[in-house]
Amino acid sequence: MTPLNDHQLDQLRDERKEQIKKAALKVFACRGLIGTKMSMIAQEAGISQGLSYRYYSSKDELFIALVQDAMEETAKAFAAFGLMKGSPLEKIKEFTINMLDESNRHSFMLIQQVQTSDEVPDKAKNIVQQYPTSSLIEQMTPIFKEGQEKGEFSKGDPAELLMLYFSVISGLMLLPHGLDGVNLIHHVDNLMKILKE
Amino acid sequence: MTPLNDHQLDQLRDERKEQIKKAALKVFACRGLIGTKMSMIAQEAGISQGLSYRYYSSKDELFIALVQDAMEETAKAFAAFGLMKGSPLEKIKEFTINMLDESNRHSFMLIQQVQTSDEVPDKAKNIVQQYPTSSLIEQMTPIFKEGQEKGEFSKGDPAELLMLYFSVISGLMLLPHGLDGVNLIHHVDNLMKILKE
DNA sequence: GTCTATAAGTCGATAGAC
DNA sequence: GTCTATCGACTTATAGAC
Repeated sequence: MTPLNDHQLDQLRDERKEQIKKAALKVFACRGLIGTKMSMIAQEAGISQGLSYRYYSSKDELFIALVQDAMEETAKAFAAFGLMKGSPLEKIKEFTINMLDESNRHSFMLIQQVQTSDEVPDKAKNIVQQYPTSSLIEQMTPIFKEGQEKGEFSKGDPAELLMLYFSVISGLMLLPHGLDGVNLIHHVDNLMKILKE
Repeated sequence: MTPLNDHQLDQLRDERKEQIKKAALKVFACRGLIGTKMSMIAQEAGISQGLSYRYYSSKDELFIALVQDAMEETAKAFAAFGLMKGSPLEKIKEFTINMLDESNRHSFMLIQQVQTSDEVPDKAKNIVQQYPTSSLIEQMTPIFKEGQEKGEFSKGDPAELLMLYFSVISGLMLLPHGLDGVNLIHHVDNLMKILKE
């Protein structure tokens, strides 16, 4: 067996860090920062409780790293929205399906916790505040206006329509998956009726 | 000052218990069972931490009492639905506004916690299971069928339409109030478009 | 690198003063 | 009836064996 060089060791370490983050996101998203014990994350990742601290120096640090990742993912999802093809309705539909996907849902639940709980580290709050929800949402305004001009969407203040749409999507994202086994993706067409006249 | 008789003393005690429950519902709903410290409830109720235990012998007992109340309230809200006046659409609209009311939202968030967390007392789980969500929801089926027959609602499996409606409402109920200041009540008419053709 | 054992701190619950 | 002080259990984070 050839000994591993520094680069390979670093890579191995990064892989383990990713393994811990993946386990932690699942548990933090469902149970919150305080409701999650380091032992739960360790168990989910298949390692001992003490070992976690060789990769993240504290529970808070791990939580903050996850929040950072989640915000970057979310910002990317909104940015990608501007580049989508098709009619306004088709764009919103694709965006909606993307948002309701499981991995996005966990990230979103984490961010929601940071925004609503006052027991998360200040550093986590600061990260989330760097990407104001309003500016994220406002990236969608042009598509809504276009949808109204083309007669695909109902008339009225586009900001209000956008806000209602976003509230509904946010609510669905917070729903524990499989509430009574509804396949939400299957119903996206029905959901889109909120936007139409 | 006339000394109070037994009945009056009991009544005073009950009032204090209600005061504690009201404070506890607010905190439990937002932070969950584990995320809530008895000291938070005591502070919200304006009493000392130790005094809470003169009225509820444990944090779990207090939580269970709240779950019991919440389930009874919820069951009542669904039962009242059958007695409402007006067209199917008007009934659903009234029901929706009722559900999105703050006091109902907190009860619903509590029940959702019992259903999704596995760290709540068994007794709480048992109470919630006594009122199966499915049977609660199914009380609305006749109205949906009627709405479809009258052409007010979109065609297709009424159970699926009902499920979509209920998922959306559930999601909105779980939303921390005032997410970016949307007045949801004001948008109920738009929401109802999900049901229409 | 990974685990087990333990020290320090936190919170639920109780005891005892007023 | 209410509060303050404290005990015991549990959790985070570290120390030390392998």
